[in-house]
Amino acid sequence: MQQISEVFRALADQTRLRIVHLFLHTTTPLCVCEIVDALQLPQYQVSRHLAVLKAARLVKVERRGTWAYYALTQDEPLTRELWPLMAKFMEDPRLSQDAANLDVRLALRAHGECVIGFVAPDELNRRIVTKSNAKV
Amino acid sequence: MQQISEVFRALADQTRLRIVHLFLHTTTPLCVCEIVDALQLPQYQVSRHLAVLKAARLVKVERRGTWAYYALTQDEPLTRELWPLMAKFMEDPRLSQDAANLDVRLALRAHGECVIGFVAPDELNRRIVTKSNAKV
DNA sequence: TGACGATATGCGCTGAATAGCATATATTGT
DNA sequence: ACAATATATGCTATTCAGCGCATATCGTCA
Repeated sequence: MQQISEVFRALADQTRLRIVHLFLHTTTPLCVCEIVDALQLPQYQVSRHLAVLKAARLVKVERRGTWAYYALTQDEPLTRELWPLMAKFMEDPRLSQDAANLDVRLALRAHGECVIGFVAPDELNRRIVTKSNAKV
Repeated sequence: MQQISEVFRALADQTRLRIVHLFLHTTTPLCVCEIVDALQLPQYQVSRHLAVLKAARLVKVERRGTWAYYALTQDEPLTRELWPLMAKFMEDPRLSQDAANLDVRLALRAHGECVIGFVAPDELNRRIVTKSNAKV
């Protein structure tokens, strides 16, 4: 029961649900700064919430240099059934906005890797434009 | 997202998980006093926790006279998938004990209805013996 | 080595949730 | 109508989780 209890307590928070939704939206691991930009939350908050999810074994981390890539735990029986269920029933304008933000941010990756740190919202948009111009 | 969030918050409590487990253990609706006896908790606590589960639309009530019979919500898409998942992953000595207590208590029903109120643990056992003697 | 950037964490504060106790409400039966 | 019983709820104290701020840690690069 300790496991189930821990899992539900970890998911009983709107911010953490938003984080989980980001993972469900993309299949690729996300680094902390990408989540920060997508949710527009302070870095320490995202770190803390990720720590809670990690303690509940809902996510795992892989460090690559300074960056920490988080991803949903897929190899446990419970989570394997839980994620599809959640993906099915999570729907909300706010979550869609988060996902859209994440897509913008992920477009700035190079060779599938995160290469920039935190970016302010307007600065983020400016970079998008610059990048698309560069392509032309 | 409001629905999922509310559901997880309602399930983020060990006592409420124990209550849900009782429902998963038996398919019959349970009245409050039966839950009280099974979990060995004060009546007001059980009432409160049931109210939280009800607010999250996880259980529904049916009153029959003085008794209130609670049952898991089965007719919503989310819960229809959630209960099997939980039944699969809830396992714990404490939960087994709860279920055993409930079985003892349910044996005291008459015609499938709850006919007694709260019973102290030792008194409960005495009644069991009396009842089985009566059968012989 | 030293500066810098990405991430994690110690600490105090505040708000929410729970326990505990008493009591209210409602229904049954006399 | 009154007493008894099952259930719900108002109120307070306390515990706990999340926020905000500052700072620590860790890896990278010059």
